[in-house]
Order: sequence, then C-alpha cells, then structure tokens
Amino acid sequence: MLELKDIPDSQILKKFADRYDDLNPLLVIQFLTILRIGTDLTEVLNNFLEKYGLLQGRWWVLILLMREDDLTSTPSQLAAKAGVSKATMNGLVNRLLKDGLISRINSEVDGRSYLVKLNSLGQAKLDDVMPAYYRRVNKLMHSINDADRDQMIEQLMVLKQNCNVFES
Amino acid sequence: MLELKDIPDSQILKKFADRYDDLNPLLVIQFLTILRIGTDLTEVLNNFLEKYGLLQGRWWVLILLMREDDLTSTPSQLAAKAGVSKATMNGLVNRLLKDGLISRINSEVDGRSYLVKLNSLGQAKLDDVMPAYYRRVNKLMHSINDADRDQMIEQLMVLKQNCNVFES
DNA sequence: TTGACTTAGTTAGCTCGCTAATTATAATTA
DNA sequence: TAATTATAATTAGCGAGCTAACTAAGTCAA
Repeated sequence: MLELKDIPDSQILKKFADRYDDLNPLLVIQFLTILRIGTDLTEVLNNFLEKYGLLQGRWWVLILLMREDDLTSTPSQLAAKAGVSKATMNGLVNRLLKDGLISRINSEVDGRSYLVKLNSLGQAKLDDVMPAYYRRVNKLMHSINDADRDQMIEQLMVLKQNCNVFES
Repeated sequence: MLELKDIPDSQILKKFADRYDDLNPLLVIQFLTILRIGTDLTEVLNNFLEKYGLLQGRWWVLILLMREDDLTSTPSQLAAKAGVSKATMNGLVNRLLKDGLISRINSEVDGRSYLVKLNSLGQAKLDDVMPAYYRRVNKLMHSINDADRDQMIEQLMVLKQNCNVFES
C-alpha cells in the first residue's frame, strides 16, 4: 500500500523530467494523489473498525453473512464474494468462530463442507458498528455536494476502466 | 486492503436500511467505489512494478534516493519520507543491498549510522522502469479530459481533508 | 464399480507491513 | 567525568494477505 508522505512537487519532478522525456509532472502528481487518498481512506476505515475489534476482512465477512436470508454461507462462497483466497478466508472464519461472532454448522449432505452462520453476538457487533459507520460515511460524503460527487465518481469509473494500460 | 468484489447494490442495501436508519445507499456505494478504485489502481501498479522485480516499497526507496543531489540518504530519513516504520525500511534497504541496486557507506562521524546510495545498477533499474511508468500514467490520466480531471482531484482533496470524521 | 478427476477445507511457508524490545553509540547534564 | 537519556539500526515476533501442496469427500465415466 502506498504510504508515500512526500508526493513529489514540481521542482523535484523537474529533475526527473530532465532524465525522462515522458514525464508529465501534473499527471504524475494527480495519479499519486488518487493513490494516496485511496490508502488514506482505507487506513482511516481500518482505524475506525479496530475500535470495535474488527478489521476490514472480518467486518466484510459479517456483512456478507447478514446479506444472506438465512444468515449462512460456506467459507468458499465467502472467499469468492470477499475477493480473498480460500486460505485467507479460512483464517478470517476461524478468528470469527474463536471470537464467537459466527457459528459453525457441519453440512449434512457434504462431508467436506460446513456452513457458517452469523449468530446473535455477531449481529450485535454489526448493530454496534454499522450505525456509526453509516453516519460517518454520510458525513464524509456530504462534504461534497451531490452533483460534484456524482461527477467525481463517474470520472473515477472511467479511470478504473482504463487501469489496463498498466498491464500491457 | 479492501478487495470486496461484491459492492452492494441498492436491493441489498434496502435490507440493511430496514435495520439501520442512518444508511444512505447511494453514499455508501459511492464511498465503497472510491475505496475499490484506490485498491484497484494500487494493485495494477504493483503488478506493473513486479515485472521489473520491484514492488512499491523498494521502488519508492530508489526514487527517493534519485531525488537527492548526491543520491544518498540514511535509512531513518528514508523511512520518514516513505511513511513506513524504520523496521520496514530496514527490510527494504537490505533487500535492495542484496539485489545490488544500492550501496552501503558507513558513516565516519556516527558509528551507529550509515548512508545508502543509489548505484549504477539501481539507476539503470529506474531508467528501465520510469519511462514505461510515466507513459502509462499519461495514458491512464488522459482518459479523462483536463478540466474534469482537475475537478475530480479537487473533490478528492476535499474528501481527504474530511477523513477525520472517522476518527471521532 | 472402480479409477480418475474435482472440490472444500486446511496447512505450510512465503511477503511485506507493523510494534516493541535490544544493542550500540552519541549527546547531555548533574 | 559519570550517569542518564536519546537516537540509529536491528531483531523478534505478530497479522493479514498470498500460493502451492495436501487430505478427505464427492462425482463421473469407462
């Protein structure tokens, strides 16, 4: 994760521009600014969740379970939905089981598999975190007016679609 | 780092909204979208750097050294500038020394300290990476026109300044 | 119906962050 | 000048990702 405190200023970039023709200082600064804000937001969110004994990984598992009508899912499904490896999900699930926020239900039809279910302690944890989380999201996002925010998101989506320029 | 594949849609959020009054679906989706694009860009950059045997940490160290007039710095200074702990910088510096991209110069005035210097192999590595990096940044950022891009960055800066709503 | 694949979860071992403790050296101050 | 405190680098050990290898259980096809 990019933690660079010193995003280069135009003066520093000038030195680099002498060596590298392709450098466009403004674009580089803007690119790094986007990366930095992404990491800053992520960090701030993690600090917030930590106050509740959670981090993004475990928090998402609880949320994914709450999305389900029966509050249950298999570790594999959770891994796919959370976008982490099965090994990582195994660790997250075990930690949540240890903390007593989810329960394990062995599958009756498949001896390899089991379900995890959001239990009352897990639901209580979400009931504790989520209102505070939503209030903060509201506050943060309302620091930009609706029209500007919509436009910003639209531009970010364009950027996302063009990420692949780095892959060739 | 947020890797959530399934950003919730309005339908899922409706279920959550029944339980949590404070939820504003659009704002949550937009917030998560910003986080996701940040992680996507970071990942794409890391994949790019990996093709050159680097990752963000080591790459930044080389860049920070190249910024210096004498191409040298101490591990502590590098840690501060890169925004990582001294322990982390110790690992990065050792790896770069092992790879032969930087050289170690023991301090003559302070027996505890030493300088690291970008050497010719390190400079060659940067000369290999940076033009390709800058070209890709240009391509990516030009997917948005200048005015829209400037405005987007401006909004992101506002967001950054309001990150602290998560800290209270 | 048995042999070959596939799938679910786990484990081992890696990377790259971190903090806290340690070592060695400098610097300060009583 | 001796004792204390501060600083630079290192080390140990943790967390949360990862891949690859493994075990056990299903599935399918000859």
